[in-house]
Amino acid sequence: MSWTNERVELLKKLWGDGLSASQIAGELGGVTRNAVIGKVHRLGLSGRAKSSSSSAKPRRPRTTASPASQSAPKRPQTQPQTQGSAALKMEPTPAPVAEVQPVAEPIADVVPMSKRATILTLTERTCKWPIGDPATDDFYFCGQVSEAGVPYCPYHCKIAYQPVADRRRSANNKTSVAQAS
DNA sequence: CCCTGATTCGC
DNA sequence: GCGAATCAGG
Repeated sequence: MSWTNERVELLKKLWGDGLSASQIAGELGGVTRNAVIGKVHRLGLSGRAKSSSSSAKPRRPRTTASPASQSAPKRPQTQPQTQGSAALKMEPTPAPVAEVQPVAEPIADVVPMSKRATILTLTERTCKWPIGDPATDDFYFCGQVSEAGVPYCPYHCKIAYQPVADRRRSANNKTSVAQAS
């Protein structure tokens, strides 16, 4: 996957927000944390050297011939992107639904244009459910703000949504985010 | 061990 | 420019 403007912007924002490289990688999907860090440096916004104790590290010669048996756990992108038809027409700010049913649907058409969010307008409390393909310009976030102050919205149930913090732990085993029962 | 970011360097 | 491999450190 390439670094599109959208992805770079998201990278900048998340990095600026203090998220870790692995978390950002998880958000972006399709990239490893190394890729994220590498990009961050190339963009010149690293500036995060905490214990920069000795910045001089004797790099050891790297011969491409390292891994004879190396499995590259590439993490394919796993952003939930449901689409379909649907029947979900709730008001913009509905009362909190106690038990949200796993909806599996129509996200794309559901979010009103005026409520959509870009990476630049997301906050801690907005629903960050990604909609569309991050690799294209047809991409935005749900952006709904719940009454409870949690990043869930009526459109994307909390069962399916996992906060970033929880998500990164399972980055490896990579179960689909939307698969919780 | 887990994680973090930093760096190098083959591609 | 990209990112795996690697390092140094918490």
